[in-house]
Amino acid sequence: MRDPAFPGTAMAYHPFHAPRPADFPMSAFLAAAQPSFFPALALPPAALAKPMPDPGLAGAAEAGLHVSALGHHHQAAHLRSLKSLEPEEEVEDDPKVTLEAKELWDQFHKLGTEMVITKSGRRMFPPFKVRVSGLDKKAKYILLMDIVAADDCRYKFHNSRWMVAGKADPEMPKRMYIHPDSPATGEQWMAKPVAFHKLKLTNNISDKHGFTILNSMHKYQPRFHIVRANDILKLPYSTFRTYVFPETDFIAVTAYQNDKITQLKIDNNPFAKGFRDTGNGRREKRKQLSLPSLRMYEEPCKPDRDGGESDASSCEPSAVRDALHSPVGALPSPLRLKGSGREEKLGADSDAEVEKAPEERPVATSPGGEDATPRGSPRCPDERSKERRSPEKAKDGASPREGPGEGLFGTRGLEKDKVEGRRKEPEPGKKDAEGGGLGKEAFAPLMVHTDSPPHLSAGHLQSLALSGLHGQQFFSPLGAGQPLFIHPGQFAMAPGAFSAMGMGHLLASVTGGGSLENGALSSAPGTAGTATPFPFHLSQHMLASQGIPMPTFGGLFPYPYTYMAAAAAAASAMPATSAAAAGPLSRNPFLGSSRPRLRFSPYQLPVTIPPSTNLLTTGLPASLNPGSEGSKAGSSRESSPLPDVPLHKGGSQRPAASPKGSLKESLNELQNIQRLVSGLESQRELSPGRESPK
Amino acid sequence: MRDPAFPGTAMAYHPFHAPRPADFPMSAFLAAAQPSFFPALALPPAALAKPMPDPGLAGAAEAGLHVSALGHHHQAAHLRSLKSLEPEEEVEDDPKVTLEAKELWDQFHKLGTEMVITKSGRRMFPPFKVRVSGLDKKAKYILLMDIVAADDCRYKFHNSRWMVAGKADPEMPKRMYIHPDSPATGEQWMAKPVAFHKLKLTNNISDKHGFTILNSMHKYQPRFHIVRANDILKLPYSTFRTYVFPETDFIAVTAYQNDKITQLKIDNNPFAKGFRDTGNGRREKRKQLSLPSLRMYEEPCKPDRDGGESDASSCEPSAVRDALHSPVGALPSPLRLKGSGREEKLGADSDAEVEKAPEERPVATSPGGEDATPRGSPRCPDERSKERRSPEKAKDGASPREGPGEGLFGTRGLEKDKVEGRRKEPEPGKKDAEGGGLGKEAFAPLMVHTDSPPHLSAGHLQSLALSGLHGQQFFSPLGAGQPLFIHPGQFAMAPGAFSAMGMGHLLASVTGGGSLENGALSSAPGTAGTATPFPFHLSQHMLASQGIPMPTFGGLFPYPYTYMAAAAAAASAMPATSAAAAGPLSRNPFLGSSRPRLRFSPYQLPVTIPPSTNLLTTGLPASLNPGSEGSKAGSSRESSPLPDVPLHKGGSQRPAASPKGSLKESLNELQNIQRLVSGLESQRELSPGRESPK
DNA sequence: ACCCTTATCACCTAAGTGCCAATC
DNA sequence: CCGATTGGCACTTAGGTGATAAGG
Repeated sequence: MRDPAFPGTAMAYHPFHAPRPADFPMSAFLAAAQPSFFPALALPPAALAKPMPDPGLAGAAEAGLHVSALGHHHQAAHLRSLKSLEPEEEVEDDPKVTLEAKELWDQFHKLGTEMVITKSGRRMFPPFKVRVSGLDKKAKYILLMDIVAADDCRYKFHNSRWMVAGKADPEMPKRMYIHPDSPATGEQWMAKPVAFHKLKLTNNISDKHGFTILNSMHKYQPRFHIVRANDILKLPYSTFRTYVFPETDFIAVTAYQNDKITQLKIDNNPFAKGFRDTGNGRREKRKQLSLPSLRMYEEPCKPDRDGGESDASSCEPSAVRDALHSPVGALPSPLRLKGSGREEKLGADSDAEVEKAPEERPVATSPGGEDATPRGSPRCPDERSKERRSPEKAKDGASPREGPGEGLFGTRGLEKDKVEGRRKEPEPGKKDAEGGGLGKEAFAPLMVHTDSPPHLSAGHLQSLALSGLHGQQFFSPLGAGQPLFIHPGQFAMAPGAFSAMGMGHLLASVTGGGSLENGALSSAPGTAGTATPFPFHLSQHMLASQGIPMPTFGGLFPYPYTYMAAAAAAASAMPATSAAAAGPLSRNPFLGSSRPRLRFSPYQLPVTIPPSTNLLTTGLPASLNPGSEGSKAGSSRESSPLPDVPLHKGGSQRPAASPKGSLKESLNELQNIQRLVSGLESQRELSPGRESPK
Repeated sequence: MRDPAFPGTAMAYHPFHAPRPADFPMSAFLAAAQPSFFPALALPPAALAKPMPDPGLAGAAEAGLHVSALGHHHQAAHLRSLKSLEPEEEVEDDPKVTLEAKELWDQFHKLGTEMVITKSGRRMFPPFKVRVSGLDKKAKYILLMDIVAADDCRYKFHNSRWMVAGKADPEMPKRMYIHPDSPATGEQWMAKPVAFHKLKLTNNISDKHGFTILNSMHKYQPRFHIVRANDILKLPYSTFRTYVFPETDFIAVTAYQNDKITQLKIDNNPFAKGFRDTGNGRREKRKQLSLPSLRMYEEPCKPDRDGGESDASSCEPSAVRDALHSPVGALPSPLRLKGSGREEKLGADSDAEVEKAPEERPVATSPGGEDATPRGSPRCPDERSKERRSPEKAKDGASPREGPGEGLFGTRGLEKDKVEGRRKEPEPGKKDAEGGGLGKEAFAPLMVHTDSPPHLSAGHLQSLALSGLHGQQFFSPLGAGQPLFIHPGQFAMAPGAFSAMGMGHLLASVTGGGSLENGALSSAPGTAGTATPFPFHLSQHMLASQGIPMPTFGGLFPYPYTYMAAAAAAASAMPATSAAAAGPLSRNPFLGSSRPRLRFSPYQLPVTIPPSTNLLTTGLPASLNPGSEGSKAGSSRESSPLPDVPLHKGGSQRPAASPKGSLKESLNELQNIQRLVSGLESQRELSPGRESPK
């Protein structure tokens, strides 16, 4: 919808023949990037809509099996996976993604979703689960998800509402969580909802399990990605189709702030059943704490579960549950006053892609009551925000958001690329329960898809290249049936330029011990437009400051440091818009031969190829991280959840887990630079145990 | 030790240049095969000790990444995985494998280990866990395990001892369980013990979870395999190094027969803690049932755990536990009278490799007291055994075993290939607690390794080729962090010939629903030497009778049925010894170009290439089986254990789960044929949920 | 009767949850 | 003193164990 030239169907942008900037206007690329990266958004990506088969790839064999002599089509489809490097010329897909349990998410969203983060790692509660359709049945896909900062604000829950409490703290590198079933055929993925419950959140910056490290009291936005690739090794060369569900954003907390959220969790999370007011007598404390005042609407108690004897608080729970099960879900959202952020100021830094954002997406409902939580805007008021916003403590959506851009990138700028009708609840006028001020656009019912060409956001690109920096010990020692993590290293650069090159990027195995943590810092998506050159050496420094090992360039991909540095330098010199023009190259430095060919194109100099063997072959399953830890008799593969994780073992430059405080400080320096680049998220690695819990 | 010409170090036999029989005397191949396949055992495998690089493979790329232009060695090592087809010329490994918790295993072994099998699947209790060393740190390996019949006898527990109760029932196809972390680097594997606790045993012939189906009251031998391969797709072309730990053999039961075993389980399995006589008052029933009489030795009670107030039975438990933790382990094994089987009759069918067996390995201690459990012999007395043995009800080891051959294959014939000193307890004269008659050789302390060239046993070969028969729906829909299964189809043929070709072979994904169950029947390792031609069409029929779908030749590998049939016919015409000579070809029909090249050598006709895409690409993670089931809203990936498994969904010829009885009968027919081939085990597929238990 | 199998059960481990008091 | 964080707690789900009784 946003851009008519932008086919709603996700026509993958294929990074073939990189040296053909003309074919890759970058529009697609930028679409999914930060708000500030949308200047070229209007460019017709049609040129790239159809993947171009790479003539030089036909003969390559995958996994040692080669069947080039066969005819294609049905048989070919089945054999597709056999041909590793063969371009998916014939693959025709148009992925549709819907969020599972949308109703429940909406319930939380209306109240301002909170996710507890703990040292030991915490799952997300409304489980992030999506249903995918429209994939090529036989083609292989890798599905991933990550969680990025939604803005650059720090929040505090005051007077029963969330308020901005200053500028965001530096973000730790974010991990790209590869669904453990990856790669799998479209048919397999579409068979049933794809869940990401194994992804855990933590506030432990020294986490060695591969969990996603978040800052407490900061807002985050989960993202889902679809990549058509039959091997994880190809991720760096592949097209990412990103989908963002605004209703899944949340504020990370170490302890629940909003009692209503707590109640919602208790009422819907089976593991918290013990805290439900089932009338069995136990658990009554929290019950009435603050709910009476906070709960706005009185829903007819539905004693459908746990008997019926429920007190005031028990009523809501059942309602919530119903919402989860009912097709329409969402009763007139309880206590959801006008959100803030409605009056986004499109001015200044948000480039040129903002115009629609305000319309399409109601800037996310504000968390607290009707408070002014900068949901939809990526940028936060910094410290000044406090001044400006402090007054709005009352309850109107007042001066909610100054951030003109959308959320990280999907939250705002991309949302229309593909608006899939959610199952229901699409009624735009769905009460005013939503964000008051933002009520204008049907917020919840609209699903934002950052797929189509735009998927190659800066953040993505980051995670596509530079992996060469890592590579050493991607796989953690624990490896039992766990997912992989990609660590798109963060490299602050000229907006879009360097970052677009895909610097930084880590693939880590499932289990804990992964060591290789590369990529640089995470990015604060909010600010953009301000091009701040970010010399490569700086990024290296950043990595080091984070305790992220800078392998002797033992990354996965044959991407020489030197090249990247040069590119970065060049990119840094380019204006934001020019960065877009440099698209093809920026996007993926490996595009030289277009496919993962490895025919050593100019961009694929075999120089300084990293030693890491981990990511190579198959990928996922091979997620054991021996390195440090040595042979710990205690835990054995397949039974170790992820306790004994060496992290950083192999990396020589790894300063050892840096203390939280100091690290934060060092990160702060870069934070500023990163903010300017927007959309850049760094990644880490490691991973939880692959197999079963024990 | 067995054969001086046989390097103890596992020099992998590389199936390169198949058409060079001279280089592959088959000796190595047969070493790991059935006892009856050892005629050529003495042949010096030295010729193949060093893997030969395949000149035609250097240019192939793996997983789309190719870095042939780089120098090798350290850097090369790291990049090795990048070169998919590149031969591991430079890989120098000498795998050493030790069984974890050997002391505990010994405790059980002395009593006659029993493993409960249930419809829903049961884990093995002494967990099968091994510690691996000597691997190439950077090379990638796939680790597997399977459980094969130890002999062809049926047992019964009578008068507190195990006795042969006739000929074995037909075996269901056995699954090759691929460790879920596969493939992983040697470094990763060596980092910590490799556990296989996810492998479950069942007696449900219709199992759709991919569990290993065993016959109750039959004896089995777990085996461990190391394959240097960076992709599961290469398994068929790779060298298997097999390790057998005689002390891990067991008799499958639906209910424990020997109370001492029960007690040992209770005392050591944390999940059975509730049944321990902790003096807390509860659980006292079983306590004295039959233990007083059965338990021979009185061990000084060690009230170290669970307080000290233990009754007679509680004493032993603690002792057992100690054994598990103590380095030396094993106190003078309690109540372990002379075993039987000592007097193996090397005559008749056991070819020419038996001479040493009796020396090295004490024919496994007999299960019951000093009873005559045919531990070490693969063959059982058939029905006649009953007559012969019925009198021995008393308690002497009397007419224990008539089986001359070794256990399946590792139990006897291969044991010396590599005798690794176990951690301790190597004292040969370790009391007579062991099997009485067998006491001669130090049984327990010797670890049998069927590695070295011999690993390519008939059973293995089976699982290496014919995979083309399957392929359709290898991966199950559930796919969460689960292991893969290889189903080496069973094809009774001339001893070694057809079977050696590697017919039948299935790779299944983790989760339940996998459908493709191919391969034929399982093999009864015992009997051999008698060459019984097994027309391919027969095997097909078998498959069908088992409810195993015969995909429209939609297997994984380009191996036309016709070819196989022809080869089978040819092979069947060959004498056992000649089969050995045909080695290179028999071993792996795909050897044409030696490596997984797929350059369509004469043996790799691209004809009738199967459509299955599942196994292709990466392998493990992509273990979702969409096909049937459609999109079941209920279970979602990553959270579905393996309940809703479609099994056979795609396969059109799948007769639907055949009733236990009828199936058995049909299998019986083939059983006879299979017995003659020995060492052949068929495989199935499917798999449990990959990720968490959820 | 005997032998074996099956389903159910109580009891246990492992791990996800919010609560709460203590701590920073 | 407050805000945020932490660790222990009780409670939950999920699933592994052998016991037991019933069934074949």
